[in-house]
Amino acid sequence: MIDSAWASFYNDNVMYLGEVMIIYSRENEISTDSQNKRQQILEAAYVVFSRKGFHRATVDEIIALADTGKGTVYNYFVNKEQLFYTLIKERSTPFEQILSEIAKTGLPPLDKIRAMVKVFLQFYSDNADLWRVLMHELRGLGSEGYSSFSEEQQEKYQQRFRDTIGLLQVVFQEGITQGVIRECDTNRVAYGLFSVIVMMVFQHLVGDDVEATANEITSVFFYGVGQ
Amino acid sequence: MIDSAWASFYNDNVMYLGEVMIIYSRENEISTDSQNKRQQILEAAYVVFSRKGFHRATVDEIIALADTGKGTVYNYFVNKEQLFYTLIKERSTPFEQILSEIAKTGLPPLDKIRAMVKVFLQFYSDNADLWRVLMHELRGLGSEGYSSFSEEQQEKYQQRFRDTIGLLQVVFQEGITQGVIRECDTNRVAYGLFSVIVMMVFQHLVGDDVEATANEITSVFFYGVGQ
Amino acid sequence: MIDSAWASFYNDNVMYLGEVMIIYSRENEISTDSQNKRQQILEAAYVVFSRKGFHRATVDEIIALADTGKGTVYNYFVNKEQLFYTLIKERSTPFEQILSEIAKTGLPPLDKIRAMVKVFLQFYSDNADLWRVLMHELRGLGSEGYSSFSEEQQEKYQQRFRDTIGLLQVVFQEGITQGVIRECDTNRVAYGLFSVIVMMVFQHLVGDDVEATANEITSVFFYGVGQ
Amino acid sequence: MIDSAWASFYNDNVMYLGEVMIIYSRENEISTDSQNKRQQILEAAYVVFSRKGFHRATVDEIIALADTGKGTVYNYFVNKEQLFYTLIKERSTPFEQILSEIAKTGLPPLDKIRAMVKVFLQFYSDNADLWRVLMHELRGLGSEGYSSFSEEQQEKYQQRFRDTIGLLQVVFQEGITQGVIRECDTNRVAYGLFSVIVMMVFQHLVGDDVEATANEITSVFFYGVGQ
DNA sequence: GATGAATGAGTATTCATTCAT
DNA sequence: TATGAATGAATACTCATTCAT
Repeated sequence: MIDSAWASFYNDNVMYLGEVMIIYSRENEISTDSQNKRQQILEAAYVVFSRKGFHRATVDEIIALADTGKGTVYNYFVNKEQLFYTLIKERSTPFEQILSEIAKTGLPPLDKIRAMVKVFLQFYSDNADLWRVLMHELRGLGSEGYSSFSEEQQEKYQQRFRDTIGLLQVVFQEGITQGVIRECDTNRVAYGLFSVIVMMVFQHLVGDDVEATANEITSVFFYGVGQ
Repeated sequence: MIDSAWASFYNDNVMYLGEVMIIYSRENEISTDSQNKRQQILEAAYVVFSRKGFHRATVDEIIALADTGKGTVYNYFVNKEQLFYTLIKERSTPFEQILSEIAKTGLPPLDKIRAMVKVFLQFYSDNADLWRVLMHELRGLGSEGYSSFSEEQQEKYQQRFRDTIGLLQVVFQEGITQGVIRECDTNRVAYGLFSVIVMMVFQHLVGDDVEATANEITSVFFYGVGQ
Repeated sequence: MIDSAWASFYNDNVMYLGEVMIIYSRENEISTDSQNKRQQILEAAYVVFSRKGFHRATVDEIIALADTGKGTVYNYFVNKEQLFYTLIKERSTPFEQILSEIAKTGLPPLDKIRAMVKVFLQFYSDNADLWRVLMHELRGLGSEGYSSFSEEQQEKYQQRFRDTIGLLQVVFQEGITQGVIRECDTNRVAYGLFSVIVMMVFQHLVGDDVEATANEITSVFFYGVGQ
Repeated sequence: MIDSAWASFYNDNVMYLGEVMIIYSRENEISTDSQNKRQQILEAAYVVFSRKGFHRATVDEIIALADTGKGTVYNYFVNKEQLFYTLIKERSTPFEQILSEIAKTGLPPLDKIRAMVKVFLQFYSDNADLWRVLMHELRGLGSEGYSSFSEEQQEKYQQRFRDTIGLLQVVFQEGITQGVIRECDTNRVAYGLFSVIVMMVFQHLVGDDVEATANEITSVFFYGVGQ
């Protein structure tokens, strides 16, 4: 069975797509001693932001957890906002890299989508709390702005999302070209698929078997729920 | 054509589903003189909350627009949070009523779903700004809480959403029973459909012809994008 | 003797120039009950600013002395800077009015200057502490700005000083026209006279007899220290 | 003409008063290699303090300009305050020496004053920015202290000013004794003259021809503006 | 019922100084 | 000597809510 053949494996640095091994590097992987405090702060920030959200997370709480002085935070990060952004960037970069790798393989479009959905589910499940916070802040898109983030920063995040969803869209287009997907508005479909993934994660509807959930989502998108 | 037969019409108080007219009442519809101030406040609050979000909307701005005193707000509403809730409740009640009415009709499940999707799209499009704000605040679900809302209040909102999505789920179940929809996790599917609707609205992917968009969404859900 | 004829009297509201009585009004003179807190804050601010300077004066200290809440300060004044400005404005307005009145009288230029110098000495002696603070902040004139004040606010203050010194200049010009003062750069002379007045006050070189000091300063300016 | 005979010349190390050449030494003039960093820091500090004032000048900015490490600053100077003081002291010492030399010459008092006024004007014009900053900080004299300087440090500066102005006072007294200046409060007159000099410099009222301005100031002080 | 003056809790950021290497 | 990572004290301002009139 093709489906079962996809015994892929995912961790922070390597991902197997069948026999194809995709390796990706992480920024700041090597923590020199001088980067010690920086890492402590990032880890503490991850915890506090995840728990409290951006606005209600206080720098005081972060430094208490990081066991560092307040000034140290500002030696490494220009402000609270950029500290949060660093957290997001460092985590999403390898994720975006994998998605991009998958999109570039020669796999059939349906298999690509299935693989990508799985990566999405896995990544958002792993980082649910922090991404929930991020999306919370990004809801202000287009409105006069009720986010805690600056306009420029928001735009950066939005662009990351657009790029990521764009990867899905390209594969859908590929499917149409190859005749395995019917003519449709690929932008809408990509956003639709993305929204379902996010909803499954945030509503805790992803089972322990991520692959099964990915297959189900993909299946509904391809074949519908109709009999 | 059955589809084209669905020339439904929607306004604040009446909705036509083909020939069936569904009438629903609104709370506080009759503004006695003494309810005058209350209405002015609600209307001003709608504008300010929609524009600024919950956190950044100030009571000062609301009373300036409502042309009333600050104390008056607290005569009618226990606090800013409950003022917001009242706004949501008054607007969603008729909407939920219509959905409920549709669910109760004897229409085939697929037609029900299609009609419901259309009502969803129409309602969220009409109230996009305020509901964006609401959903912004509800992202905190489950976490220690980074919402501006109290736990209790959040639960109330969540319950409304669950009930509404539950209506979709029931119809999916109906479809399975009637053999027009294949076996699936109706809860997941209902949430999936809901998430797509919301995403389309908030990403401005709903065209001028709401019915067409509703049909497209429904179509993908039933028949998939596969060839 | 003309000099001794100048038995002028100065208090907050009335000034006698020989037989001529000059009356001037003060803003906010009538403290209604509702202006009570405002006055308390202004009085406390006067004390704290005089004692600590602008930068080192804290709002906390002001409210402690005014026996009021922090928010109340911000109900009456947009910020600390504008609170300070209000203090200066309310005090300098009557002072500037008197100077202006003197400049408009038909007195001989030398007598005008003498009278004005006296008013200057009296006013700056009465308000030495606060004006020392003001001038402290204004020293940044022209430089990239090391004042605590905003550019706009600084310009307002500077303009007040320029206008005031301008009154002296006009009288000097008058004296030249009338042939009692020799041709000279009236701008420089006016600034020179002003600087001497300020220096006398801030170095505590003004004796108890303000009139005598005024006469001495005027005398040196008119006749020099030469034998 | 005696006046025109005073073709004095002023630079950092030598000053000519007519035929009399006054030479003065500078501290730390010889920069050994080990004094290299110290000089770099002083020069950078001069620039930054002049531009930003004492409070807004940061050690970070100074070390960036001096191309040195932060700790190095504290190897040579106990703190920011003493760094500033060193700057002032090194620059004012030769200036005070010249004034002192002039005061000691056998010139007539009026000529001495005229020469001293010129030196004052020249020196403060050359160092306007830094001295503006110094005087900015010294305004706190006598008050609880709103200066960035410590009480002790302020007293040191004040003493320098007092000593310098004292030189003027001595010459005035000399003039009185010699009968060329009328009886007057020499302390007040010296401070008055000093204040005029400073005001002229800071208000940019000193023309290109410093000597002419010096003559004009002296002239007004001796003969008055009266006709 | 309507009003609005009074209140105070809550928080990000800067920068001089230290001290281990 | 030279360095620079780590530190923490210090402070203005907003805005929902109350309550006396």
